[in-house]
Amino acid sequence: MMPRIDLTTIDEGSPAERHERADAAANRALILQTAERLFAEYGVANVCMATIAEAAGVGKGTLYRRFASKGELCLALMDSQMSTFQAEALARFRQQTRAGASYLTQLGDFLEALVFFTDRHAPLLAEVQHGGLLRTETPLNLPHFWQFMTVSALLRSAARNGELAAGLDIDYIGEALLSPLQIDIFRFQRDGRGYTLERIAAGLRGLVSLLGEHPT
Amino acid sequence: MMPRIDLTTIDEGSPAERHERADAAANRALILQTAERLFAEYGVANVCMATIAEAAGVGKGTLYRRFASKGELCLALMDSQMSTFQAEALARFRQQTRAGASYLTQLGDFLEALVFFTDRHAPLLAEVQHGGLLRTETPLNLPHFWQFMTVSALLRSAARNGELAAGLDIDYIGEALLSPLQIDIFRFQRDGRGYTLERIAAGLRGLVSLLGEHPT
DNA sequence: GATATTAACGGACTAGAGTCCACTTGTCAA
DNA sequence: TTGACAAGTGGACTCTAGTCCGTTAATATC
Repeated sequence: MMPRIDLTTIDEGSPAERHERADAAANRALILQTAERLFAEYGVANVCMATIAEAAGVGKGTLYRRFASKGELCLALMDSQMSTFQAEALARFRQQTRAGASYLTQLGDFLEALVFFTDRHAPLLAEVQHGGLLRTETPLNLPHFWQFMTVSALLRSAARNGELAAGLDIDYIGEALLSPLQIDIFRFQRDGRGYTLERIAAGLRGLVSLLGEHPT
Repeated sequence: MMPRIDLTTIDEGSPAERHERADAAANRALILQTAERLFAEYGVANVCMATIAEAAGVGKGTLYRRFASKGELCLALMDSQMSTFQAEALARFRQQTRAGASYLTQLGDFLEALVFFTDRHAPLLAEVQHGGLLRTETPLNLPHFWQFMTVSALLRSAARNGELAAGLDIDYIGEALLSPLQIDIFRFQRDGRGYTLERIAAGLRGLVSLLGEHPT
């Protein structure tokens, strides 16, 4: 249903699988470790790239060779947790489908899980999304990409299964359901409006439930 | 229903209405004119504050005294058009209510108008929103503020009028309906996905119509 | 083991947003 | 008219993201 996306191989899918030089790989690991430590100590937004480079004992050029922007660095730091999240979501879908749950129910559950994921990784996601959704040549939009693919696939399954009201623009609705999880809006709702995660999740579920077929 | 917000008086609501010094007022006008000209010629994103200051023949300090950020400058440039948009929306609401249109219909119309407004002012809005929704002490969130007030008021009227399905979180839905109009998402849909304005407007209308009461 | 190739490296550099502060000037009250 | 002072002014300064390019060194081949 949803393609598994492995961030670590997205760039280097070339024929001969040319491997990274040993020193480069060591630096990559060093940089990631260093960034993680500094981010944990001072907060993602308060640590600048020059500081990371210095703390890791490499030049800025090296840092930027490994990670084309602060956003990509942050994305790399979330990589394993994104993979885990994806894998768990897939497992849940299979299990729920087997148990006969409707696709709309699965969509609601997925969005709820995404609310908590977004909350946990808000600082990193903020940097990732500052890189912009639009720049399709970078991997920065990968989170949104697979989120959309997932939501879209569930909506299509729901439609095929006769769960959806007629006349809906499924692609548009996929985007619309995900919009409130864009980090700026999410943070505004959470910190500005003071909405709890539960309220946000319930709100999204409410929208999903409206998509169900109604005997008008 | 919706408070009319006048950006020009938002800062100086103090008792004695202390007036701006003449030279300062002249500079404000000069800066606005200059910025408008440069933005038109080179594009909002390609003109930096230092250039505006230089072209206007003032120092950067002066520029930043008048407008605390590039976003505020952009907001000031949209001021009159925002007021016009608001006034027209209000007039339309009155007329539609008189003609017996449902509040949900009015909400759909309002969102459609907002799609076109957002499209027309996308470059300026991008700068405004980069200032951040969260910083409530600046006027940068005014556009979202009045948009939300309007949507929220319409939803409440609809609820009072028995047009809404039961059990909805009206405030949350207000935010959710506006999220796809956040500039990053809007641009992604328009430029990245290639959705037409008509499709976006129709998508939003579709969501609004789902809010209607269903005989489940 | 020597050598050529090519990636990796580092840090000076650019660019743009926003801050600071010493200096100037319009305004108002006496 | 004048003088005090709040308001206004200019531009050097800081901070951060991201780029460039001359130098260095790991690897692969002979």
